Amino acid sequence: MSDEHNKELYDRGRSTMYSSSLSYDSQAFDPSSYMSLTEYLQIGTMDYNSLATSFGLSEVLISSADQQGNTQKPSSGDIADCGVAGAGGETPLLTQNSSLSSSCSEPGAEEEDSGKNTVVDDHNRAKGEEEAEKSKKGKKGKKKGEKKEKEPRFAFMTKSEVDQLEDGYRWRKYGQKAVKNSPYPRSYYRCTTQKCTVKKRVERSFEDPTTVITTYEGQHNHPVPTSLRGNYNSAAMFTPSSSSSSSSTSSSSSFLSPLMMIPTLPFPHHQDLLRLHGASNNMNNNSLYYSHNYANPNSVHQYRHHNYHHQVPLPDQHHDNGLLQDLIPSSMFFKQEPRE
DNA sequence: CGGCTTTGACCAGCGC
DNA sequence: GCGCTGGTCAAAGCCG
Repeated sequence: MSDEHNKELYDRGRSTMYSSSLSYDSQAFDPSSYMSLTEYLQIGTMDYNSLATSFGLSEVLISSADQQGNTQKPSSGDIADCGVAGAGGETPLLTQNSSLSSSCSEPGAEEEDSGKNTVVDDHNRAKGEEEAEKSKKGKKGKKKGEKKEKEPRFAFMTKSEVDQLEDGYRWRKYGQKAVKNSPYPRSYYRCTTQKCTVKKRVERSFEDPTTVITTYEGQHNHPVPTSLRGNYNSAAMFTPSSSSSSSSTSSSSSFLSPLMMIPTLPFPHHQDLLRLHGASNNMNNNSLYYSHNYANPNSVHQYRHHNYHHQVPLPDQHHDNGLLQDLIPSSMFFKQEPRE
């Protein structure tokens, strides 16, 4: 997809998005570059519950709190091109053709949609081979010009004082790098389970230091470790009242929208609350933004649920002072019509 | 002692 | 080609 097209989508998104004080207005949506969690789940080898548990959500997410003063251009090859890095101020989303160093809008994007399954199959098949090859040859063994295998990527932002958020899996830190234009370093983690190639990156947004940006890459090929899973305490989950007070600590005006219960979530420790506090509407994609809270009462996840337009009309009449004053039926989650 | 973190070095990709 | 940046490696150190 061309940069021009992305720009167009970006502008379109800006002009139509309702924004809370968390500033969702800068998010560009290129639906063809992203995949829903549902799609993501379908292509993976892991079971639905474990992945969903790992990611702690119902849908992909996010936005970075883009401050309008941010005029920095994401560096070339930066993950910010995919909108994940806070420094880029773009929309971190689950991308199908994401890679460590290539832009989400690279020409290879023609693989998506029609060729989706094929691409994924090739990807899954090649993954094991690649890993074996990598361990044999080491990082220097890769042929020049050989493109790195692209892993599905998935990111979300969390209001949290702690960087490492409990997601049910065990992680080993393998690197830390300073992030350009940010005082906060980015940490790199690998899943400690043998033969599991899932990685995650954790960084704090320099625009909003109270926000942690977590990016997952790859899919777990094993269940959530039982011992960790048991750590989740549903009794500690939010109640509407507690949620209202705690979530307002860092951005009180951002979470004034009504709460909604999501009783249909297949993972018990996430059966708490979602708050709708933003939406976008453009030709290709309608999106709603939610805050989600679990495990850590001081954290608020922001989720993006897109392509719901076949089920739920965008509640554009409910825009009120930057906040949507509407409840979205929880049943819309996990319901998705195929795009096109 | 095993598992984990820290951290400097190295490499690849990209833009200029 | 060069410089910048992100991502990864791996040795050293820490900790329970």
